[in-house]
Amino acid sequence: MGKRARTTPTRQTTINDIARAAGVSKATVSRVLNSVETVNEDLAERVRRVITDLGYTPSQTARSLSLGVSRTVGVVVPDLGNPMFHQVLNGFNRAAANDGYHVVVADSFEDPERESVLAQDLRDRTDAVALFSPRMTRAALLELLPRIAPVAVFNRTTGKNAGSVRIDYHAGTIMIARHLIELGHRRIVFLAGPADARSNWEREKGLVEIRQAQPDADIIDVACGYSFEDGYRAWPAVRDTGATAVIAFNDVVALGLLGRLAEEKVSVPDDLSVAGFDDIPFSRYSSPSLTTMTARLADIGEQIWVVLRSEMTAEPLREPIMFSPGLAVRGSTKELS
Amino acid sequence: MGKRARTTPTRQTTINDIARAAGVSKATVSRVLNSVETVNEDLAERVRRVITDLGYTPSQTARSLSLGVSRTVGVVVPDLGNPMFHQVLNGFNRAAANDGYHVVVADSFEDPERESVLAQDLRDRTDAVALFSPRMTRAALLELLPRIAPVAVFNRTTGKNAGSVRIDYHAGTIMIARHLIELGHRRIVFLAGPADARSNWEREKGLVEIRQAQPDADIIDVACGYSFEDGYRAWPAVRDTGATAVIAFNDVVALGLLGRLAEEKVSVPDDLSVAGFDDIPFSRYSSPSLTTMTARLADIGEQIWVVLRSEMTAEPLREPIMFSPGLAVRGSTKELS
DNA sequence: GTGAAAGCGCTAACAC
DNA sequence: GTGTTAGCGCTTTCAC
Repeated sequence: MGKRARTTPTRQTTINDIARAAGVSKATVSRVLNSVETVNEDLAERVRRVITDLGYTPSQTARSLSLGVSRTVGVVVPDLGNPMFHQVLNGFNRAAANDGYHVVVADSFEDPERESVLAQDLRDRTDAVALFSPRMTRAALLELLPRIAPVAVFNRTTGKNAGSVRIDYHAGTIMIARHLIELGHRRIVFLAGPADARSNWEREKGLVEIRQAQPDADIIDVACGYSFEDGYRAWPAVRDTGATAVIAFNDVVALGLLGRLAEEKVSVPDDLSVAGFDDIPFSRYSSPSLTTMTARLADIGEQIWVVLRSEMTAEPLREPIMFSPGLAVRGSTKELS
Repeated sequence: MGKRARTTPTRQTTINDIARAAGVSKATVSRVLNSVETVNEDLAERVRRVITDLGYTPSQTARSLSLGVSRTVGVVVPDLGNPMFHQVLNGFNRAAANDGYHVVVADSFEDPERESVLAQDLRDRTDAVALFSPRMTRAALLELLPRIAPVAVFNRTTGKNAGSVRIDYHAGTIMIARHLIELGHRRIVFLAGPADARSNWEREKGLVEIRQAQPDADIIDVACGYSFEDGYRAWPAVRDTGATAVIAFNDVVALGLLGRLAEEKVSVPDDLSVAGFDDIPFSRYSSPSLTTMTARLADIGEQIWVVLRSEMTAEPLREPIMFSPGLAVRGSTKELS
């Protein structure tokens, strides 16, 4: 007797209380809750009354344990401060909610070590997880994937060990570079992102191709970063190159640079053309508006959800999904005068 | 015999598997997992080995049910597309993660009806919930609060029925208006937000005070909205008033207007001064940079977490926390010439 | 120090 | 159609 793990009850009202008050078994209450048709209508009505009278709502934790499913998924993001991820997350969340799923978000704060732990932890309390632009090594990723399946990955290749959705930064980079070259620019700076970031590496690869195809164009790498401040601070280095155009690692960096240029009385696009990546909402409204690689971020978020949902089925679609970027030519780029 | 609710197991490895493989009881495994000191070191080591060998991680769902606590909280947000909420959410998430809590977010898409349902649902699977700028009526809010406690509310009064954190938009509005009046402006447009939004109402109240204190200043209400597009489209209406300064409902609206003004060749701040609310990151980097009410959004998110955490204790701090805004005077406002 | 077993709040198979 | 009961995977009391 008296062998109980915990004395204090968790919830004030449980299915047992409802059953007792309605004078039925908890099985019947459960049936009513899940609208099983075979319940006698009078009984059902009585149970419903008691439920509303007592203001009862079932514990989703208990339900999850019993069902083996929580209708919740996790997302690991490297930097919740980046508007790009906000957009993708927004689309993902919207699509998930639409299918009756909840999403719990974990920020790894750009720490590759933390990603695996967070992913595992999330997986232990949800039905699946999505990894947004994981920073971990490929080896770590391939080791992690099978452990936390079902899983979908954004912006990394998975070798069909998981569903994946990617933005074709390689093609995007080429688009932007060609655009500037067509405008007559021959001395172009690339403000590079974090050296270890996969997506930066893809941009660099695109530039290598451009350099080969257009030997007369001089594309200069300048180490920069991914934040506003990084773009803001990059100006002196850019100026020293004597370039007439800049390709920034992303829109945030481009906008940071734009802010600095306004202070320095450097006219964009008259004195300098500037382009970015991602088409975050603000890029359309900056002055001048920003020429950028567009990527329909919310749609991508939605697509990641579709892939993740498919991972939760018997036969997931492992074919990598590649989003071809577009080019939004706006006010910040102009023909070389 | 054979009376089982579900045949297929949820997890591939459970605490039972570990116990069996290590030749101990699951109580011992549990002790090792939770680093209870009283376990024999040799046994503990054996258990640990089995755990890593089998790559076992405990089900957090089962753990939550048993403990009666999930170390997860929910947040209901009216619009995940608004950068303002991103900032607050970011601060909140950071602080929560720091205390070992997870956060699951639900977007109500500006639908007041949905807020209550989402809040209750979230509460049924977490330890507490935070309501960000709930749009529901006060009656609905007061009815909901006790049902979902522990709960914290952002930007609404709760009458001490829950912890609350607010931004003093009333004071902020007065600051901005005074700033413009001191610069000599006497004809000022207020681009109003959603009519039913509490925070818009507070701004209006501030303006009423200003109108009394400064009878010579003409402050004109122009219905607008809360989005980029709303600000962008507001230009004709603003022009028709002949105002020399604009107070936008928030930074997003202000930036939308700024974008339009650049297209229309209206010079800011020479022809028109513009100010906003919230100090979202982009406002610092727009051209011109935006004069705005600053609110340290990430700090506020952190504070909401502190309040929510206190709600989870025996004696919560119900004293409403009011954040006094500051004024960041930047490039978009200027003395009337 | 360790194990047996009750309990967290549900669901669903089975018996009646 | 309804109730009884085993079970989801953990934690913790109690007895040894």
